[in-house]
Amino acid sequence: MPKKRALPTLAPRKLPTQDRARRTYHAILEAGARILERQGYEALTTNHVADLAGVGIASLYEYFPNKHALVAEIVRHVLEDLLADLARSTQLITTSPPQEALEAWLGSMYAAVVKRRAVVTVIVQEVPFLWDIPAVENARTMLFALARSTRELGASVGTPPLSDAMVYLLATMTGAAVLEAVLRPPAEHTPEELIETLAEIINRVTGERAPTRRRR
Amino acid sequence: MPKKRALPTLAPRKLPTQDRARRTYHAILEAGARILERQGYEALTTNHVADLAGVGIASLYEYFPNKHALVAEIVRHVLEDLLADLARSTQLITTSPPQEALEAWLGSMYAAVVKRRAVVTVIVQEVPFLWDIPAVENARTMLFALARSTRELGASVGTPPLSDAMVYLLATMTGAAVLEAVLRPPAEHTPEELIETLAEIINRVTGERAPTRRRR
DNA sequence: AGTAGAACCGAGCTTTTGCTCGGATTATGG
DNA sequence: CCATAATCCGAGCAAAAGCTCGGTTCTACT
Repeated sequence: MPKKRALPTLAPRKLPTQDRARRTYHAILEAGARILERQGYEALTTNHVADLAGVGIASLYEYFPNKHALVAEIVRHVLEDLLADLARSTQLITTSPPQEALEAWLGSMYAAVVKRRAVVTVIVQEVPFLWDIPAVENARTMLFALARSTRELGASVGTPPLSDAMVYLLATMTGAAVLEAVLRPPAEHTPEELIETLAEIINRVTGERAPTRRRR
Repeated sequence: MPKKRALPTLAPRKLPTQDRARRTYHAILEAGARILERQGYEALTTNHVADLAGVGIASLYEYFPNKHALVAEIVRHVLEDLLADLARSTQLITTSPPQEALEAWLGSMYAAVVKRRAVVTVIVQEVPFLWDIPAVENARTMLFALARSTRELGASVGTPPLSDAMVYLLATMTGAAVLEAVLRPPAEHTPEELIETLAEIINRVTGERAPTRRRR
């Protein structure tokens, strides 16, 4: 009888309260992230992390009950960083024509991911329990909410409303496209070209259009 | 000095020539696939695979020089199966209106992936060296070629031609959407609804449209 | 029937892994 | 300044990993 797939606790055992401890804690996460991006998930052993962080292995287990919890926390931090970047540059976008605003936003999303290319690559492609990390689920929900909110924004501009399914698909597809463009950049297209084209695609889907042949 | 990320050989050591050997070979691959889909990549140990296949561990190493090669071969087979399915159902699609043909094609792509949902999930999300497997690169290229070929087909129908970047993006986005819909099906939408909407999206991008406000 | 080579095998080696133990060291606050 | 709690530590254990060794068994072919 093969044992089922069960996950250990993903939450940290405790958070550091003293200053020295906070530095240790961060050193561990930092070291972990570095190993992830430089050598991949398989090379991320707890001993290795502790070594690189310059702390004893037991100190690592002071804070993290197991390896999975450590990884989950690293992922959470990277994601937090990423979203913060995104939120920051979103605020800066003030150009009025929606077409240009969209392109600018896509550009900053692209930039945000590029900045962490190495870690993101490993996280997305190698962490086995990625989608069991609460922070990931949360980010997903947030992004969908954002997408849905832009729908009403579009409606106020006068473009026809989009079905919920369409918003869902558009959001996932856009996310996937940006990720793909960063992780496996096609040799024959520059990032700028891709961003611009992506904006054009979204525009064609959401914008006003000629009456199509009635379907069905 | 941390050792760099280097991959061992991914090709099988040798192929079976006798009948008995062919059965062994297949039993190994079969067992590997089952473990993958039922317990995930981390549970796929060479000993475990040999056990489940009912062969000695040394027999496994007769054919595969190392664990990675075994995994690569499993992936190759799954992919082959999938593409075969897809090609088969592609041929069957004969309905003339491009809109319905598109929807039918997306449907069969969806079905093909669903049929192997469990393995595909693990392969896509957990195999660390997935994109170093030649067969994967090949499949990618093939699909892009297919997408590019439909462009000319579209042109013959009279719709405006698509830029190369647009075809690339459309292809990746479509693939990602289908994969996403299968791996993490949203509770609020049925597969049929998603397929239909996806077809509609592609249609809006590729179809004829009203003159938009000039960009830039 | 006999032999060469293909196929099979499992005990067990080497290495590495995640993690604990028992205790030393450092900070806090009364 | 002292006691209590927080923090740090590394040797090393138990388990499991990938893979080899030396050999037996089976198949094909003359």
